[in-house]
Amino acid sequence: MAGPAVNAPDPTLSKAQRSYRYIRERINDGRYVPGFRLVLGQIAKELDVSVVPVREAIRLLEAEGLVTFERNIGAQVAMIKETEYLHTMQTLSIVEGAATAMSAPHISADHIARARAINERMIDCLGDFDPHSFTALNLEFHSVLFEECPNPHILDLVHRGWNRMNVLRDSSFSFVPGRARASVEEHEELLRLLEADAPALEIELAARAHRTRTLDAMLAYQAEHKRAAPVGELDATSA
Amino acid sequence: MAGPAVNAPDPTLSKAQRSYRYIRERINDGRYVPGFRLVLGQIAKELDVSVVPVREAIRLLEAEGLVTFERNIGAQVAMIKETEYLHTMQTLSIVEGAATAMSAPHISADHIARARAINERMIDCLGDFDPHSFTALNLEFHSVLFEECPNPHILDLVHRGWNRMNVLRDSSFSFVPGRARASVEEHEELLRLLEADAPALEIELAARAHRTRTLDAMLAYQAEHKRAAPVGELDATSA
DNA sequence: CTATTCCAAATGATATACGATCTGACGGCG
DNA sequence: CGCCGTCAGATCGTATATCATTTGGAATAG
Repeated sequence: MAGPAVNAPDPTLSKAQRSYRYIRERINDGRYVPGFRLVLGQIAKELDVSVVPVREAIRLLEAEGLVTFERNIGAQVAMIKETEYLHTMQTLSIVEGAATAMSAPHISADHIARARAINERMIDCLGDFDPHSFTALNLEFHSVLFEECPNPHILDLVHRGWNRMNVLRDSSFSFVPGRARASVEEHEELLRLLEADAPALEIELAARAHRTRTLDAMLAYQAEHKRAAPVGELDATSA
Repeated sequence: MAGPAVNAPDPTLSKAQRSYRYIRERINDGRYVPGFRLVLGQIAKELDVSVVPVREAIRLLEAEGLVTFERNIGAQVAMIKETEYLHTMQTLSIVEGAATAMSAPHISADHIARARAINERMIDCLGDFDPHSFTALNLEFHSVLFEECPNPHILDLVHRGWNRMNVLRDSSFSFVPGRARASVEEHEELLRLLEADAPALEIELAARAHRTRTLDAMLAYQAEHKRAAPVGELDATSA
């Protein structure tokens, strides 16, 4: 009787698209963990649709690498192997670096200020031991820098990479103790380069290294603590 | 009665996958030109399947950016705008550059020799005015360099970029007179860098520049000849 | 007790049928 | 003459039904 439900889905959205968002949301927020079986009929019932649109949604998620789907076997949230994960990270470092460099000439003082404010809040999270907010803010920080990216195509690759990384955020090898503090410092360094209108290549390599160092730290951490229970301190977040 | 048909599709392939390949093949070889309407029922009849798998195939092609699909309107081969095309090229230059640099440490003398042989044949094509073979060999050349790429994820991005480029190979702004000869010279230069075990960054930037120069040449050509009928000489091929 | 075979339930894959929406043409009205 | 409403055809979107495959366990033989 009253207004529409708070989270009422856009009625102009097709059922296939609704299914897509439904599943994707659950993968992103961790309700569907890697290995979780996505049964067509079951999800269809949950959404009160038939299996056809659900199937379409799952196929698209498969194309993004978030889901694996085998003929006559079924679909499950991707259980990304460590090497695959590292490959994704490596690719992401390259793509993000380039996207940052492309965006650099279009970044205003306002963008810098907003990004810096976010980075300050990340420092707060460090003190409060709040890895969840830290990770969210980290994405926000980079999103601000990408707002004016002139090349939507490369931004799309960035987002795909983020999604793929996100599938595994609970997995042991996506955490790197001791990186969070270094991360915020690198953010500040990056902002200084942007403010100083540094050469594009310099910015690109700095942004790339920002993620590469996380990757390296992960590898080193893996080598030392083979399957040791992670963490205790914050820092339990990729950056 | 005799052996299986020459191009008999793998019977273990699902009908959805068959449809996917069917359509994609036609987009890639130009039988379906940009703007060509893909009517579900029609393609379903051609393949003797129902519309459901065809629909699935088209959705996947849409996700790859090869097809556009509008609700209740239909699908058509993507008519990629010039700016989109340039964005794809720009992204591709970055991704290819990185993939080349990653592959460099794993490239053997044999790979170099094979790549060089292909490049020689490209020179022949230059003399024979054979743009079609030239383009095909160009892909082969780079494929050889990517054979040992340790990161399949970034290779996937390369292939997606190539496919997207390929959709438009007949479109006026994908041709750049005067580039073919420079292209084979840059190939040779790249091979020399690889033979000399040049630093990764140097190789990356050289490979990136190889495509970027084509991009720049395209832009310059566009600026001069606004919509003039292209070509006459070979060179009518991206490199 | 173990290995093997076979069957039934679960699940995916696809065909068919129906409903919804868009497009373009036709004809009346201003 | 041009604008607008209506209608028919085309096409997509989805539900339902049916077929095919897999899987796990029960029954049976060794």
